[in-house]
Amino acid sequence: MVKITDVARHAGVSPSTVSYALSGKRPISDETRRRVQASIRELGYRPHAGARALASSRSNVLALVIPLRTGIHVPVVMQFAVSVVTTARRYDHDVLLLTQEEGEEGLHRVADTALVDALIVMDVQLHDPRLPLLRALERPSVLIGFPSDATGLTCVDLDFRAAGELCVERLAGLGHRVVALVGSPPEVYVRETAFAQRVVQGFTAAADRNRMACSVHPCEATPAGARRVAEHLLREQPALTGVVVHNEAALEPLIDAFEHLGLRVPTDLSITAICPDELAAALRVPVTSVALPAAELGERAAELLMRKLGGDTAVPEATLLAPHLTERASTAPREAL
Amino acid sequence: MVKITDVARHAGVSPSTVSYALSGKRPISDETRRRVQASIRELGYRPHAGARALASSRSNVLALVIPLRTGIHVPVVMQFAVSVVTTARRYDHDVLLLTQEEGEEGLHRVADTALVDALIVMDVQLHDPRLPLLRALERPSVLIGFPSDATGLTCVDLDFRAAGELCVERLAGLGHRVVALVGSPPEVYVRETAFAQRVVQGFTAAADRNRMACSVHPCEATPAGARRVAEHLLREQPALTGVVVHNEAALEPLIDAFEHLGLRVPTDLSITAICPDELAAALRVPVTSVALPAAELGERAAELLMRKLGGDTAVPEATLLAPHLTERASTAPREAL
DNA sequence: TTCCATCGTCGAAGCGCTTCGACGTCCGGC
DNA sequence: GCCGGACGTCGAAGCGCTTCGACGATGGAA
Repeated sequence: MVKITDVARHAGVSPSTVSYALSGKRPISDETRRRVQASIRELGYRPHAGARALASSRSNVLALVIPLRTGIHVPVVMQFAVSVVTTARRYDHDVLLLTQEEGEEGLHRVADTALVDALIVMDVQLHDPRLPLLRALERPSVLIGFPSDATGLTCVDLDFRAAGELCVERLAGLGHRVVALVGSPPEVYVRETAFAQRVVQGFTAAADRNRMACSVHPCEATPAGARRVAEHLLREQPALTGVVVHNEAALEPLIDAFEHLGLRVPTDLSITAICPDELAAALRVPVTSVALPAAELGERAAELLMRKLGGDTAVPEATLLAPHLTERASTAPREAL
Repeated sequence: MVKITDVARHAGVSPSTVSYALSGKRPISDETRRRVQASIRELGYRPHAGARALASSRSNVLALVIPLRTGIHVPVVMQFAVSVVTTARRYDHDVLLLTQEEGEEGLHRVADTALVDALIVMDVQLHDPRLPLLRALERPSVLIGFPSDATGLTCVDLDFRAAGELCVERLAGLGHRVVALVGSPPEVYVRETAFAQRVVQGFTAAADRNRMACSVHPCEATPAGARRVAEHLLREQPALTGVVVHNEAALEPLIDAFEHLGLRVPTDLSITAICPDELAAALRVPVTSVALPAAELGERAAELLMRKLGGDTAVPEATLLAPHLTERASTAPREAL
């Protein structure tokens, strides 16, 4: 293994000069820097990560905690993870993957051993047990999702409340008067996952504001679950003409189920969804949707973390991405009666 | 931060004794060990990862390179990643996430800086440009998938060739004489992704052996792509009664398309697939399938790597998991003519 | 009883890097 | 012409841990 002293000898300077030439933390003459860089290339030098971490108390690694639980759409998690990794790399950092399963002990472990410099936590619940820990930790963190009490924490998310509202407002603008929300699987609500609850709030508030009749229906992420909800809706709300879907996996089966039951989309039923754009656009009936910008969220989270690591104390505590609705083929004005 | 000297002082022993009590690399009396452990708990000591890595030249971190490219089913990648992380944790290791995008330079970086002790590489192609690098690297690695020439490498995968054969044999056993393979998207074959090619080989070999008429059709991972293939098959192979699907995303749309075209599954058309069991079982028509054991592959890969790290020189170079077919509702005997 | 091996512990020497203080040099301002 | 500061570099001191050699004590074999 070639080390910094080898480079120093080869370039005819001291090890500290090599270090400064690399880090830029002190001025080094162009001439010297060039010699050092040439030696580095020639010898194939790579600084030892452990030694660097020990001396500088920076590992240049971020922890990313990903959810495993049911009811969470996997491709979204993956998009998010990839975007965190890509962004971290732009700042010369790597990403350590932790599973939710490891729990608070896992966070403690990687933080206390200085394995990572900072943490990103996904799938935050309203009353997440990890919050006190994250507040107390000496290392910065960013949460994806907003807990009930976010003081002292940095959070990033799509504004799900506004997303729910936007879907309803769109349907209201098209003249629909009776709407339903087909939401995430029941366990997601039981766990008080923040984003799911916020959609419900936004949905309900906008429906009330527009004096629309509305109802909320958790839905299993399976074709059978979607069919069940569709049948239930037809039975209980025959006047229904607008549906908001916040459940990636149920979206397509739900449309199928409605059509099997004799409802044409969008002729008889308008549908809006909150889901990744790629999904909405690829369906048999492209669905009008509010995008779930997983990649952007990941990038934002990583960037906020880098700012915090850089000592920036003016990092915003809350970053809510405004929802953006794309019109597609699943919505139409309500037919005049 | 509490360090090993603090623990040593508190327990009334030397730092090296604490280290040995922790690692077990030298005998320590029960009495002393207990005192040390009590001090560790009381002080909340956690060894500094960087210091440990520097002194021991072991970081206790594995690199996992995940594919980003189109045509790869995301949930499978995720399952795999989670299973690697979980298994690694059992051996007190963590997992660093790299994207394919980083390429060979990324592998070099994490290996040469000693950021990781070993690597797991997914989505291996027949002539993967990373192979020479992996062979030359001083750190052990395990590949998921078999390249064309696997000498000097440790590889793990489902036996896709046998899986393709098994699907055909099953159809043959049911009396089908004309079969088609609906495969991965074209770009997957263009890249020479190993597993896709192997399925084709197995499929073709088994069909030939059984004197069946057969054809192979790459298929986009979209509903539209699936419809196109279904229509094409009906037009070009009207006698078709058996289909093997090796394309997770196209599976459901393909069945829909066949049924829209007037073919009942399994009455008119038997379908077998190679895909994760959860997917096959959850479809409207549960599909007879060869399981894609992502979790088991991840576990195997991680375990092989731990053995190599442990100095085991008798680690098998090739681990091919035997395919396992589960009968479901999508297959039936060919109707007598 | 003697000898040697093993057990249990200690001290010291690094592992490869960063960083701090120091020092000589050069330059501009007065 | 002198002084102060910036520039460019060096040497040395760690960062917190593991590991090697050493050493006294203990015990079984001869």
